[in-house]
Amino acid sequence: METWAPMSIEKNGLRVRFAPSPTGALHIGGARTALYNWLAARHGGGELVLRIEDTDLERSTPENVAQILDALRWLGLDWDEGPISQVGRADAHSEALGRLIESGAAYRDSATADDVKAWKAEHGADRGYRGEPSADGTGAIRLRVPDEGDTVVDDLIRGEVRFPNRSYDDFVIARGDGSVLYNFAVAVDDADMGITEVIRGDDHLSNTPKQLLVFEALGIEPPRYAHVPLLHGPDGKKLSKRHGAASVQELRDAGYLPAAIRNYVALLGWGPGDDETLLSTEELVSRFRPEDVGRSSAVFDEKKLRWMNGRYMREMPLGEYQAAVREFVDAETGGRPLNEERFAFGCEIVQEKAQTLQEVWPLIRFLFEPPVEDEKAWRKVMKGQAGRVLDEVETLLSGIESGDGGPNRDGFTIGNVQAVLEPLPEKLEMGAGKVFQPIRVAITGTTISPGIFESVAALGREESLARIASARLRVPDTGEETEQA
RNA sequence: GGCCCCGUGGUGUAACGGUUAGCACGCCAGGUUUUCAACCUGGAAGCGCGGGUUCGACUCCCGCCGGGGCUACCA
Repeated sequence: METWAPMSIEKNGLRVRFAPSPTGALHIGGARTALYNWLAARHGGGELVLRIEDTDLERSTPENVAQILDALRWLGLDWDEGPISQVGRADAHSEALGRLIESGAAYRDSATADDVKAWKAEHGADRGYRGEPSADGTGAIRLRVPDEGDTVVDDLIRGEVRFPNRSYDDFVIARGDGSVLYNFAVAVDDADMGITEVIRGDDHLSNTPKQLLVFEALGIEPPRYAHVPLLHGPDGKKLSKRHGAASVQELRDAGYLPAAIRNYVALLGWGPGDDETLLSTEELVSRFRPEDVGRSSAVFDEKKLRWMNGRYMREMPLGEYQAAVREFVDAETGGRPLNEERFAFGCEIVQEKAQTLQEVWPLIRFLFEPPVEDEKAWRKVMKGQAGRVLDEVETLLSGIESGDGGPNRDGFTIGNVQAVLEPLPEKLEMGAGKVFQPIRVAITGTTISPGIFESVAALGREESLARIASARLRVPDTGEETEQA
């Protein structure tokens, strides 16, 4: 259960906010909005306020709140104030509401949804609903919207966007019971919290005039707005929970690194202006400006994230990388104890090729368990001269003087294994593939593995010899082709 | 339907009146005299359409088409 932080009402300097609605997990689009706010705050030496828009009692849950905060922390996006519950500000909202009713800017209207619909049918589709104060003082509370003029959003990204006032309803700002609605609560909160720039998704652009109208009714200077384009799924629709691995939690489980996600997501709709693609978080902070964000929507492309994640994995300090992999391996193995030396070495030999933390284990699993034999690989490789190759390999590896002190240790090092195996194709007058693939299959069970010298050295002398011998028994003698049943 | 936003290769972007339209991912082909998802090299692939403005338009204007958002007593 998260605890709510007290709110301050400072008003100096840049103040931005991230205001998620806890109706589900934080998805990649929300993460990007959070990142842009965070970057703007850090870049400008300002402050980031985290506010939870939980006024939708039906759909907001404490679990979702906890999950969102957890996702933000994991991403490395910290905030200076909050989390502040919007519901917790009910008093401030009622106070503002009272002022608007007092001044006549808002009124109670007993019209039902059907009444409004009927009114619109009568007055035309481009005409916003205009109500009447109810005689008995009941009904929802609506804000009066002028018929004339435009409300202009001076957007940092879009420029001036004009909305005709007459196209907006006298919209409901509070329910009949006095509980406030989104467009009202947001304006009151942004005002009270001294927010100077609102950086949020494009889906709020059409709502901004309503919020501006609230500011005007309240007599308060509104913040500046920057509406960033939405992220779309491959189907072209607004990215939502329905689109695959779209939540931060899922990306985490898939083995992506926070730094890579930050880099990738920042580039969705924004670029540093030159051809740089790999940008450290420090560079992101120093180069990001909300006004440089593009205007068109972008599609989340996991392939590119994978590539970028691989780049980050290769640049990680070895120990940090091993620790990160460990979590995934433990999840996979149920946390059973492993030969630590082998684990550390195994991680090392695949750091150059893995693109996510998740794919490390399948590559090094053979070091801890009997090889899971890939039947297809076996059939393809263990034929022809394979038996002869294994015989030779057995002799050569036996010849390496070594206690079996551990992976890559004593005489059984990558270098020594390579020294005896590398000349083998020439010696047998065979192609390298014909020689190394059978060894690989004997050692790892399949044709996809870390480098063969590394794999053998990691397994160690005794186990390598045992696997070679075991495989040899099942490989037909030289010359006998077996396209077995 | 109404109001609003957007439109450079499959994807993310750069160039913003004059360039062979650049970069990255992905894709394809080679290479890496050992696999591979890593790495290297090369290649295919783009200015939505139609009118203007201009000596000259991806870049400016208009129309169209296409995509998206909002239009709740949701956020």
